[in-house]
Amino acid sequence: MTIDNRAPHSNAESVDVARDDLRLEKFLPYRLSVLSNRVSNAIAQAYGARFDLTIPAWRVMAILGRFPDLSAAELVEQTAMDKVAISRAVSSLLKNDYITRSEDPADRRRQVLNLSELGRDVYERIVPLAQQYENDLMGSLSAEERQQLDSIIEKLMDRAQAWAERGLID
Amino acid sequence: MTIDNRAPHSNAESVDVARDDLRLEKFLPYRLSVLSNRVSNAIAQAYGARFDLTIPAWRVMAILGRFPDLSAAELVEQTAMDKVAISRAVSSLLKNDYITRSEDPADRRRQVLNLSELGRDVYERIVPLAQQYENDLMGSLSAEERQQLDSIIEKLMDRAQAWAERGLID
DNA sequence: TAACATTGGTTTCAATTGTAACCACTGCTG
DNA sequence: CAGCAGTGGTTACAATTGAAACCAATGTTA
Repeated sequence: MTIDNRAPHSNAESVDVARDDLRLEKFLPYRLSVLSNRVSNAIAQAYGARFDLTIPAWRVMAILGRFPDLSAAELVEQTAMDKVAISRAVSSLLKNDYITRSEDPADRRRQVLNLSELGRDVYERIVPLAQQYENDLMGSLSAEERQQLDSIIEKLMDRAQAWAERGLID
Repeated sequence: MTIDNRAPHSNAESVDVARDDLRLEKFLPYRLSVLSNRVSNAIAQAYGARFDLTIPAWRVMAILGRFPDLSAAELVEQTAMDKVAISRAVSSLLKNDYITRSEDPADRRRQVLNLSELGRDVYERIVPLAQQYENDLMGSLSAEERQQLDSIIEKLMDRAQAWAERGLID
């Protein structure tokens, strides 16, 4: 991977070592970030407008829709979201009556969360919406590409995960 | 562009409800977001610690390193970052003496930005660091996969871009 | 050339987010 | 069962971010 792409340099009879410039628009972390933001924002706007939901709140609902009777700590595990983010999402969902919270008599610190009736309604209306977006995205790929993407993401995720655990590179 | 892409319900036992649940961990927007955050944070931590740089500030430097004499507005174009984010990044970079700013005599609203000596030093130290991370990421993929990823991202980006322009789906 | 629209860039204010401290409860160890 | 470490969850506060208002310079139109 040899790239000699030097930018038009203003002054200087620069000896200009074939400087190893960074091409941001080809830099994977950058591209991922742009892509991810575009996608998430578009979708969030779609459901955020209709119902009153932030991204973290919707994530909590998405998990509770599939796995009832979770505690906040279990949500943390499932979503990889932060403790505090969960707490805030939960309290806003309670305000909306989208979820219910009940004490666990066996452990009075623990609170069991579930979608409420209303919450499940909303959930069931958002799911197809979300799937529509995903289908539209995926629709721009061939079946083969979809599968490739799936496995590629998996690999990248593992690698990035490793950074977080071991103290990064060197 | 209608696709009936029902989740493959690949798992066995769950007799349960045949509800059309959303499997967050398979949902592309979600995975992208997690991946992107992991990657960006790891890298940002690496250079943020050594030099005093935020992600947007580093992005500005990355662009200026390749394309001297840009104005803030041109940075906005190049990076797809927000106007305000650029303004703040620029002002923090000025504080660090990583960039210089000079008036354009032809248009006194416009300010021309460049890496300073110090800034270029830092830039040239960060570039290999960033590339090291990218190489490490890419190293988990085969050459073929890398190329696939490149083209896939391109396609997804276009699609997401389209959402932003036309008023989303339906 | 007086009015008005546009562009480049900054400031202000509110909302979102992250970090750390914090309470309440549990469970272990002596 | 007293003491104390660990857990579940919230609160407080600082830093980041985004939207909109804003100022100053330029361009355009009549």
